[in-house]
Amino acid sequence: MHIDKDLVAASATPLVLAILAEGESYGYAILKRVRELSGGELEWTDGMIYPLLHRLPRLGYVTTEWRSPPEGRRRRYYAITDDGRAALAEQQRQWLTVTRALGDVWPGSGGLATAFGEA
Amino acid sequence: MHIDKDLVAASATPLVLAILAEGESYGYAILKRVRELSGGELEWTDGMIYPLLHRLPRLGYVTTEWRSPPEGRRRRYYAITDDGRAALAEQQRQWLTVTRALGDVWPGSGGLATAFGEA
DNA sequence: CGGCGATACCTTGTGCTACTATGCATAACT
DNA sequence: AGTTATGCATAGTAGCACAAGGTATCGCCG
Repeated sequence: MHIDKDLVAASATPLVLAILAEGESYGYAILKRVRELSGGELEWTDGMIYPLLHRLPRLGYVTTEWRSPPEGRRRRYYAITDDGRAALAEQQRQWLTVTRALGDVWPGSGGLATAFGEA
Repeated sequence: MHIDKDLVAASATPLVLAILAEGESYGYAILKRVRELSGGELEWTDGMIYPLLHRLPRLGYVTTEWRSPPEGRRRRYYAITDDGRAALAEQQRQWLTVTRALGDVWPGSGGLATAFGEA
């Protein structure tokens, strides 16, 4: 199965910000974390994630720097900022709003919105 | 406040299909129903909904016909098909998948996915 | 040492599509 | 008679996703 394009687009930024909120990370690792979180159903390619990662510093949501560890390849690490955390919280609220609206009309789902943040 | 473009795009089709699953309807009424459901936070314009409504019959998700009631303007009514209900169920599953992935990393949300369909 | 798969990052070109703006038309209210 | 609400539709552009291709290092296996 594969997830609808629009749904992938809508979840991309919040997912990455949420992963970075767990701790700083880098492109390749984020990619694998996303696969792991979705049980393999969200399959981004690296070509898809880098443009997103380049946008985040411009928006002020993350800081970034190269790291050259004693062993292994050099990596570009990203760390979330306060603005990034605020943006994450805002996106969280928007998802709640939309999810609540969907839950109200969804057939056979007794108000899924309760699960989001107000349980 | 206004909802992020990508999130609006991702929710548009499932929302309309869910509304039509409640009973047949037409463009203008669907527009108002969406505003009502979201408490005014999702503000589609009519220019945004009609291209979507035109796509649905092509996908086989709805049937459509003009109605000219004894009083009032003529309207184009849409009714969901079995294929449409199947598509709605599929989208529901995709939302659950993505919501579960988000819930797993979401800060301060103890697994929002439980709310969706598996409570 | 030779080769290959995994790790790691980046860019470009194009094809699709969403949204703004605009237009048309009728009904209802004042 | 004028204005607002109802109701449907499209065109043009501006923006973006995505596949494909490019660079480079590391570790393993024979």
